[in-house]
Amino acid sequence: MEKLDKYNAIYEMVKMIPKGKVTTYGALSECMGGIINARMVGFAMSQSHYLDAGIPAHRVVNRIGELTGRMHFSTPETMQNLLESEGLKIENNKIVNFDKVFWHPKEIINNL
DNA sequence: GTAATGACCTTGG
DNA sequence: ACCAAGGCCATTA
Repeated sequence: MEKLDKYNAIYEMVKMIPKGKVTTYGALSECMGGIINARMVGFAMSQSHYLDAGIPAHRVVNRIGELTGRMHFSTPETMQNLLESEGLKIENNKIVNFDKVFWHPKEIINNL
């Protein structure tokens, strides 16, 4: 499907996220050049686990660094557990030092 | 084809 | 800082 091509771009981008770093839906959306909006990024993530493409969706959070999509994982603890496993700190379902662990996908495009 | 929903973001009060 | 409303595009019923 051609439409999945956009999702594929998102998945590739998420896979490029370095370990211990996180990004936001809006950053990905903006990085796509507006071909897709942040809402669809989250939708794509929900389909990501269904596709089982090895996509670290736990590294994608909303603009405030809150784990909004943890309920979509196998268990609500999965997302936080994975993030903590990568050295990140979670508190009140939000990423601590979010501005420090924030990674902008544009770096990959600039490094292409 | 229309209406409703969604792992969101921005703006205004 | 928090709450409410509008906008964005795609998927689903």
